[in-house]
Amino acid sequence: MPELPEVESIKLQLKKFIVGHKILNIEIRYGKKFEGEKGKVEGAKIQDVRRFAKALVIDLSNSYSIVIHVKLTGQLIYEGPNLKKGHQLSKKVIGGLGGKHTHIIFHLDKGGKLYFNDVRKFGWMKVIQKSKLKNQTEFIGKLGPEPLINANDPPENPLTLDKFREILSKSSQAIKIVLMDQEKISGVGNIYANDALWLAGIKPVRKAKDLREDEVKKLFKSIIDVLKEGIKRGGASELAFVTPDGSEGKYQDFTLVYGREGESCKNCKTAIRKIKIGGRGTYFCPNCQS
DNA sequence: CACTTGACCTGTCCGC
DNA sequence: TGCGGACAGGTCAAGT
Repeated sequence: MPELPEVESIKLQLKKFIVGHKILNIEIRYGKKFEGEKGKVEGAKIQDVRRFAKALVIDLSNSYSIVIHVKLTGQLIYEGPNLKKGHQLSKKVIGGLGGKHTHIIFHLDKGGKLYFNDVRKFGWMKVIQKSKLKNQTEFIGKLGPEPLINANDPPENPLTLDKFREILSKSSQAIKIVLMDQEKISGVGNIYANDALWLAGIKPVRKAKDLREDEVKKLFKSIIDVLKEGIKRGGASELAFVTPDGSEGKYQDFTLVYGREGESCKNCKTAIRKIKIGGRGTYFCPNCQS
């Protein structure tokens, strides 16, 4: 689930829902993946929600922030006065709110709540000092440049064509591995890596440094195009992704090659093949991608 | 150092 | 139906 477009979709809704709320207390039911002292943030007001690649940061009115990574199956669901009436929780909110898979609940003022559900328990959150956010030891400090998908809200370290070219030229790994390496390029995961490579007509196993200049340019544009399309569709909800109002995204119905083994290529009708690269499912058209 | 494999967890799906 | 195995969008640690 959460790659850049999914986390962006979460961020946009969280900004609408939780900014302005005060955190009364944090109820931790499964604490293994909660780091730091919750006491540092209880009583503080939520000022902003930011995204660094696939990580979320909730900034508070004191000197602390909460960093959240939802990994594969984490869900952040809001309940409270800022919701529109009549919304419905998707069935993908597994176990419902407050059920078996709810591990953390933020109790907010004005009757608001923010639930953290996570079936596989891979997701984490930590309370850290704002000033340490970009510390090299933190997850965020190690992230590589991030594709620019909204000029009005640029990342702190945007990926430019020049940086992209340089990153690729220094790696003899398969291009798909490089696209998914968060320390090289951040925000792209398996779905969008597969789709961007198809859109650019490049085989996922090609060595990054062997791409020609025209391919580098095309891939750079394709990455941005697929990420934007993902955001436009509200993210991909194949597994467990839902936004904080409990609704699903639609990108899974619009993937270019991801999850389409055996189906005909949208471009040439050849059957899409699935292989493994770096242990991850990789989909491509053997005819269009070279 | 680069690269691969396994671990973290649980649920679902597929084949027998 | 039941059961075992493979697999799932992300990262991290350990091994080769």
